[in-house]
Amino acid sequence: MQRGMAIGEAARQSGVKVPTIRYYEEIGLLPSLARTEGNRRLYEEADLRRLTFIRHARELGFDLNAIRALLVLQDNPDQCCAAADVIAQARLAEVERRLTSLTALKAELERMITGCAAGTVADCRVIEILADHGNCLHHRHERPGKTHLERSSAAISAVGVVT
Amino acid sequence: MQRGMAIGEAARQSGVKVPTIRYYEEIGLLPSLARTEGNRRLYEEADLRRLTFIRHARELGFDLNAIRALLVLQDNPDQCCAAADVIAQARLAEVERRLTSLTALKAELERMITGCAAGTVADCRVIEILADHGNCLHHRHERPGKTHLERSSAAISAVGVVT
DNA sequence: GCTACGATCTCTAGTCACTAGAGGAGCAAG
DNA sequence: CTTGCTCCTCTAGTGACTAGAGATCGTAGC
Repeated sequence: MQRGMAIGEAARQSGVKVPTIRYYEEIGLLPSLARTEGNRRLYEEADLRRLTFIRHARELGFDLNAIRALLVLQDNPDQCCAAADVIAQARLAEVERRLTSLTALKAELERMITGCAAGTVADCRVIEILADHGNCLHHRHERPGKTHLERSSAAISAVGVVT
Repeated sequence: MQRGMAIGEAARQSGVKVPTIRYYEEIGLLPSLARTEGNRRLYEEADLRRLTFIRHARELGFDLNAIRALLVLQDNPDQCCAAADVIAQARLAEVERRLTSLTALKAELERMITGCAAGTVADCRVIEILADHGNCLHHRHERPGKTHLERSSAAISAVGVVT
């Protein structure tokens, strides 16, 4: 009964999968760990807490860079926590933006679907709306001018995909 | 003034970036195109329509596989459009799931942030909530049992990340 | 001690939907 | 002819993992 647990046990207790734990170590989110003589990783309580912290932050949608920053803060408890606040605020803003987009999307999808009379594709509202901008309520894309003379020099923005 | 336009013009008119257009061709979303003598791609109105269709579907969050299916349907207007309906319904369900998750997330983030008194990290609500499951209202993760005797054989689910 | 079996190790490659960049060729204007 | 733009192909990188190969470790049963 030596100190520390194996990676499988750490996975079970933290809820993070084994390959993901190794991945986190590889990219430096976890410190390099003690190993057994047989080269197996050994996890202590502190590592477990760190893993749980990461998992929780991931569930809230923080990306690994943000989490890296949050972990640095956690490691230095005397610092001012404004930085953590900034990160969380940014995340909240992002979530709010997503919510707005998704709400609009939902309306558009519902409009597509309720309009579909289950006939042939030729009459299908779903296909039709996708094909024809004129039918679309979507705010993001005004169709570029039809005349080739018009030199709309606006930067072509990346298609704003909302997953 | 030959028939068809160059890729840059197609990008401008469809709102899809040049490299993305080439990528779509590579993966077979666009048919292989006519070329000029100098090996440049030539785009016709039909290609433009197809590109716009794809862009619009992407904006609604359909993945490229779904779009591939939708394009096949569009190419066969005599078929029954039920398949299109199924795809759109699936997308709507996904959007609704996301909305639910994000709404919960928003509440949790707000709770974190309003609790933060801008002191040191040691007292920081943001860090604290991330570190300690006890403070978390989040539904998804019950902490696995603390005793090592407990053999919770439940599959370790992937961390459900909501972006 | 031997064997079987599971857990673990490293390493590579694949996912999705692009994006970035190198290095070269076509093409029109000055 | 040169300048400058667009276009070509090809490779590699992104984020956050996931999947799989092939080797090794550790332990339980015989």
